[in-house]
Amino acid sequence: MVTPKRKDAQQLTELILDTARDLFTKFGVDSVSMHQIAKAAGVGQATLYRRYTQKGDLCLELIDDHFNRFKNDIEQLLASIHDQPVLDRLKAVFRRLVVFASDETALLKAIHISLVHNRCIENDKRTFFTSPPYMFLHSTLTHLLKESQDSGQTVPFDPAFTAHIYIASLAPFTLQHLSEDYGMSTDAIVEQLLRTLICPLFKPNNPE
Amino acid sequence: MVTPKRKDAQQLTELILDTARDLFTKFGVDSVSMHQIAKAAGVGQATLYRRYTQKGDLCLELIDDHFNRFKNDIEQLLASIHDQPVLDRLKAVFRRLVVFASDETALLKAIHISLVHNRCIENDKRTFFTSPPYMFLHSTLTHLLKESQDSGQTVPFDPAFTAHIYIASLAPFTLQHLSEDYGMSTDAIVEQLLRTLICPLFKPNNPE
DNA sequence: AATAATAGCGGACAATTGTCCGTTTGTCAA
DNA sequence: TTGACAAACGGACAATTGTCCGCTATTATT
Repeated sequence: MVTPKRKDAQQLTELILDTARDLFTKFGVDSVSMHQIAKAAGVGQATLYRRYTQKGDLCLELIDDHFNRFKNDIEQLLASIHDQPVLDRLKAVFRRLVVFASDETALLKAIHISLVHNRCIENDKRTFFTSPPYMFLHSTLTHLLKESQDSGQTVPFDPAFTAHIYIASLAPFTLQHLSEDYGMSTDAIVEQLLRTLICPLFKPNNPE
Repeated sequence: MVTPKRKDAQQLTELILDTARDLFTKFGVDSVSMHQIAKAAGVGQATLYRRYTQKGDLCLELIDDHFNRFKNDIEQLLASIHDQPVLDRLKAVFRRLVVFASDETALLKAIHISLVHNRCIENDKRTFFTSPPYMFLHSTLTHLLKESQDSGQTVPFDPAFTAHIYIASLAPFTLQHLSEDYGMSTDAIVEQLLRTLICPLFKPNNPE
C-alpha cells in the first residue's frame, strides 16, 4: 500500500510559523496579511491556507507554547497550594489567568476575532468554545467552583455556567478597554474582578 | 455664500437602510455583502461606504429603532417600579437586557464584530465602548449599582467597573454559546446570571 | 431663467481574503 | 534504478472589502 508523506511538510510548517512570528513582532499582528506571510516564507498561499484557514488559527498555533507554559504554571501552582482553602486557590488561578491574558493580548485578540467570527459564519465544529485552551480553562475553573460549592462555603450557583461567564468577562477586548481607556493596571483589574465576581459567591468572610 | 445640500441625500440613506433590512431578513446578516447592498439599492459603493464604513455601522443604524424602544422600556420600567428595592430593579433591568440581547442576536453579532474588530485596527474614536447603546447600558447599570452600594446592602465593589463586566458577560457570542451549544433557555440564562453576578453582591438575603 | 459653485453620486480601481487546479516531489514496489 | 501513485506545493483566479476621482445635479445668486 502506498501512503507517502513528504518529509519537508513539517519543515514548511515550522518555516511558516517562524516567519509569522517574525512578521508579527516586527509589524504587529493586525498589519500582517496572510499573503504577506506566505510570500515572506516563500511558499504558495494554498500551502499556508491548507494549514491555517485564518490568521486566528495561526495565532492559536503560535500561542501554543506560551499556553502550555501557562498550563504548567497553573498545574504547579495548584499542586503547590493544594492544601490551602479553595477560595485562595481560585484567586490564585484567576490572578495568573488575567496576567496571561494581559501578556498575550495581541495574539488573543486575533484568535478571538477569527474563531468567534468564524463560528458566526458556518457551523464549524472548530469554535472558540471547543478549542483546547478554552476547554482547559473552563474545566479548571469549573472544578474549583464545584469544590467551593460542595464545601458549603458558597451561595448556590452552577459551576460550569459560572466558569463560562468568568471567561467571557476576560475577553481580550474587555481587558484592553479596562486597561487602556479606563486606565486600570493589571493588578487593579485582578483585584476588582476578585472583589466583584469571586468573593461575593462565598458566604460572609466574617462568619456569623 | 453658497452651501447647497442635496435633498435626495436623506432619501438615499433611507433607501439603503430599507434595502439592507430586506436583504438581511431574506438571506441573513452574514451572507449579505456591502456591494450586494449597494447594487440592490442601485447606488454606487462609495455612496454606501460614505454613510457606513462597515456592516457593523449599518447594523448599528438598523438596530436604532429597536434600541430606542428598549431604552424606553427600561425607562418606563424603572419609573413604574421606582419604589421597589434596588435589587429588584436591578434584576428587572437585567432580565429585560438579556431578552433584548437574545432577540437581536443577529444584528448584535455583526455590530460586535465590526466595532470591536475595528477598534483593534485603528485608534478610531468610534468604538464599541463609546457607542450610545453601550454608554446608555453602562450608565444605567452603574447608577443602579451605585445606589445599591450606597444603600449599604452590598459588599464593597466599584459600580462602573462592575457594569463593564456585566455587559462583557452578555456578549452576543457568549449568549449564543450558552443558548445553542449549552442548551439553556433565555429564562434559565437570566436566572443563572442573577444568581451568579447580582445576588451575591448583596448581603445575606436572610438578614441577621 | 441663466449661471456658478460645490455636495455628493457612481463606477473603476487597489488590497485583502479565500479557492482551485496543473505540476512537482517524495515514497513504495518491482 | 525505475516507474507509478498520491500527497502536497504554488501561483493564477474569484470574491469581498475599502478608496479615489471625474462628473452630475442641486441650490443660491443675479
